[in-house]
Amino acid sequence: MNILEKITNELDMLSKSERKVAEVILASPGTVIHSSIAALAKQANISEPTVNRFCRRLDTKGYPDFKLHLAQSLANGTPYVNRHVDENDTADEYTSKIFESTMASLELARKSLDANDINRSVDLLTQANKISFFGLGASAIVAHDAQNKFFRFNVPVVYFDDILMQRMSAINSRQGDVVVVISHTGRTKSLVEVASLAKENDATVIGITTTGTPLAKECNIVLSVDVSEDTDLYMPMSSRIAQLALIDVLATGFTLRRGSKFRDNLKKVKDSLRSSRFERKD
Amino acid sequence: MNILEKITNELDMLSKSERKVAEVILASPGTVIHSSIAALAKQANISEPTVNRFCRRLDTKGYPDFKLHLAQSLANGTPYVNRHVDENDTADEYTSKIFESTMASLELARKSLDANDINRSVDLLTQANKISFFGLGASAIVAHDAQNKFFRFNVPVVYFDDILMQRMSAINSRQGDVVVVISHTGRTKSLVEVASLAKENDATVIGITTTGTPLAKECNIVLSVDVSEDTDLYMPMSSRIAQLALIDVLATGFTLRRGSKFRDNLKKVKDSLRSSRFERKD
DNA sequence: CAGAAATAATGAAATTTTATTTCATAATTT
DNA sequence: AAATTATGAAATAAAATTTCATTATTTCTG
Repeated sequence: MNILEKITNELDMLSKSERKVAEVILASPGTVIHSSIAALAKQANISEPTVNRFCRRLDTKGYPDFKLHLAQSLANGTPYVNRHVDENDTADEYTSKIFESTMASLELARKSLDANDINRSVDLLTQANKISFFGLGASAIVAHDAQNKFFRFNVPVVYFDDILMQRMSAINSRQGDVVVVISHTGRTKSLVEVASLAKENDATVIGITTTGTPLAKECNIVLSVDVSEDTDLYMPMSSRIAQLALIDVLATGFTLRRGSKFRDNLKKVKDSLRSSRFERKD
Repeated sequence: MNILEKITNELDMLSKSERKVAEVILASPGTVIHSSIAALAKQANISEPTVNRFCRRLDTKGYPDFKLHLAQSLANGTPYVNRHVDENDTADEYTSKIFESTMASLELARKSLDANDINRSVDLLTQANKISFFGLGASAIVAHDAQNKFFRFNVPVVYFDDILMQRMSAINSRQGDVVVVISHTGRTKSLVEVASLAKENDATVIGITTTGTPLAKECNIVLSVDVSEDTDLYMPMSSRIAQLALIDVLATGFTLRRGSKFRDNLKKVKDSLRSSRFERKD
């Protein structure tokens, strides 16, 4: 844990003099990492041994070790956190906040994913007769993107962002087909129905959704992408980006499973675009 | 700059003995931050003053100060770097690599963006009579997503991922219309043509692309999203995610510009979905 | 509730550890 | 061979830690 947070947490477990030290440190941690124990003691109006005891109470070996921890906490000042956009933010501010929140969500999403489930999903996808990606709203974009990736693999792949097409397609599915259903909330009724229809028709259903939702219950495998709710502006933001990163993971897993020869093929697909582009000069 | 990089850079400016110190440090920086100057000297088979001189050559005040710098470099171990997926990676490994690379790209993209250009783009978008988003391939998804966000603002917005529709739409555009053209490479001929057609017809053209590309030259404003090339698997990966984050930024800027009353409206749009979803129990 | 006893907190001084400086010598370059 | 640079042993200085006596605080007792 970040040592600055730790100091804040343990503030009331400290003695009077130790708290003085804590306050001086919290007031300007940046200065402290360049101070000797004597200088800090003087600043806080207490003795050197007190500083030393303070350091030990925070589970560090002593003052120099404490400074090391402090320096680490200060580096990159708590990397990425979900900071909310404020009414009066400048363009620079809200840009930074959004990018940072996005990164924080990706961090979170990665933690919620289970490598085993990914492995099993990749297994199923590589063996599938047909792959379908279904999503609605923002998740439709993710399904669309998945199609854009998987069609390169030369496997039958479809994507639908239309409820009726999804239903019809689900009813038509059979053993050996894989249906990937994407929904952040996992509560969209028609999608849950589609998942259950596909399952009834013997398709394997992979859900890209939040843990414990109605959709998750209908799936054979759940790839849980838990990100903090996108409450800021009532629009899906981080959730779809985390889902897209997961699509990248699945696509990558797919190509790795297929071996190096297969990857040459991907290069050909890409190279086929060359004539439609302006040449690079470099 | 990161002190570890600095050591690597200055390696050939160091004397023989100092280089020994450098090598020991680079081999296991994590151990060094818990070693005394004596311990490190012994490990490198040189004397203590040499370590001290080494520290000063790297512009630190002395050994303790050097350790502080080292500790900061080690904090969050060079946060996110673009690590390439390897043939033999386990699911866990490639998942982590992809998420980290994505985060690294977002970091890069944020740095390449100019707050002024974002501000001007938001200005233009809020004042537009009509907004069009054009993209092809992976960028089509981004355009699709942009439509999904901007239609909530109750402004005329279209998205096309079809060359002909894009051309027709571009030719139909007029003063006051904003056309957003999205392309990572910025070299897709038909899109560059669409941009120039739109410009000829007095629309304002905003390009979401890489700096200095043919597309960039056709645009009134370029929002430069420079990410490291997605060379890994010949598929667009990080680029489209950075573009999506930028769409979030533009959408957010839009809502902020419109004020708080407008945001209540967004909530209504979201609430309209309620009946199509299963209730949450909590 | 006063006052004694026990406990905990604190800092002065001594000690120990760690880092730095000085300077003589060795290695390298000119 | 002379000049320059690099290096480490020893001395010194600085910083951190330990010890221990003193002071403050709490708890107990009549």
